[in-house]
Amino acid sequence: MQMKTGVEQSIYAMLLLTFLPDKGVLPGEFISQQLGASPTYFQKLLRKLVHADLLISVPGAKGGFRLKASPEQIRVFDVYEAIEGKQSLYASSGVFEDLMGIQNQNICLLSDLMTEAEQSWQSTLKRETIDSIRREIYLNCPPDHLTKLQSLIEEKMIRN
Amino acid sequence: MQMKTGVEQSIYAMLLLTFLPDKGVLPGEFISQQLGASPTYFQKLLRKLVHADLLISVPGAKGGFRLKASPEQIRVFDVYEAIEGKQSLYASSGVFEDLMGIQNQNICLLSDLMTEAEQSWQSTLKRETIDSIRREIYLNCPPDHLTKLQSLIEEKMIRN
DNA sequence: ATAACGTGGATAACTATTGTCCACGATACA
DNA sequence: TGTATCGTGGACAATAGTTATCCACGTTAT
Repeated sequence: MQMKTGVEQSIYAMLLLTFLPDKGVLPGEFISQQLGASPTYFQKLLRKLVHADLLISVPGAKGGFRLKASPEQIRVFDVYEAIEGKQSLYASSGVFEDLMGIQNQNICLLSDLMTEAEQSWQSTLKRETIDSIRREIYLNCPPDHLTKLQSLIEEKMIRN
Repeated sequence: MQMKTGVEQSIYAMLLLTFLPDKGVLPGEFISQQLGASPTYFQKLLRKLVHADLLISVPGAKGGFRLKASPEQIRVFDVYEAIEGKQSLYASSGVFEDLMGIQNQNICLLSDLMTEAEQSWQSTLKRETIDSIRREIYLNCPPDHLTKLQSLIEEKMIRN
C-alpha cells in the first residue's frame, strides 16, 4: 500500500498558503503550477480540503483559496484525513472469526492490533502541524529562495 | 490507502499452520478453502511467504506448507512485509524541496515525519507475534470449535 | 508411469487512483 | 449589462495497482 500522492501535494499547498498575507487569496491553477501537479485534478484535491474545512474558497474573478484556520491549528493529520478519507487501513473480512466461532464477541484478534498500529501512525501525524513544518522551512531554507518565493506569491496573489 | 487483503489472509494462514504437529504439512488448496480465498491467487501469497523465509514448501505428492520458524519467532510485521513489500507508505516527490532550494540537504520536512509515523505503525506490528495471537485464540475460542478445527486439520494434513 | 503437489510466468479481470472535460454559478470590472 | 476569471460538481477516460486464472514444468510418493 502507498499513500496517495495527493496527500503530499495537499500538504505542500497548505504550506504555500501560509505565505499569504491576511485576506489574500491564491488561484488553484497557480498553486498546481508551483507543485507541478495536473491543474484539473489538483482542483479536486483543493475541493476536498474545502469540504474538510481546511480551506476557504472565493469564487468569481479575483477568486482563489486561503487557509481557513491558522497554521498552528491545522494538523498534518487533518490534511491526510481530508484526502484519504476516514476509512481505516485494515478492514477485517470476518472469515477467520467465522472459522473460529467467535463472530459476535468483541475479541478481534487482528483488528485490535491493527487498530492500535493505525492509531500510533495517526498520533504522529496529529502531533505536527502545518505551522511546525513551516517553521522548519524558515530555519533550513536558503533566505534568498524564501524571499524569491515570497515575492512570487505576492505578485500572483489577489487581495480582497 | 488500504492494506492488501492478502496480509490478513496470510496471517490467518500462518495461524492455521500453528495447529500442525511437527513434520506435518498442509496443501495450499486446503488452506485457501478454509479462508474462502481464491485458490490460485492464494498460492501466490504462499509463495511470497516462502520467499520471505516464513514458510517451508514441500513439493510433490504429499507436499504442502509448514511454518519455517516457531510461532513465537514470527512477528505480524514479518508477514506484513512479506506481502506488502519493503516500500514505505510515503515517497517524497521532491517537488517541494526543489521549490524551496533544499534539494541536497537532508532536511526533509515531511519525509522525517512520515518515516517516524510509519515506524510507529510498524513497531506495533513488530511487538505481536503469530504465537501471541494464537494464545488469544486459545483463550477466547469456544473449545468445541477448537477441537473440531484441530481434528479437521489432522484429517487433511500430510505427515512426512 | 501416474497422480498430487508446489513454481513461476503470462495474462486477464477488477478496482482505485489520477487526469480531463464541460456546463454552471459567482464575482469583479469595464 | 456584458465579459472575463475563477471555483463547483458531475461525467468520463486513462493509468496503475490488486486480485484472479491458466498453463507448462519440476518434484515426490505410490
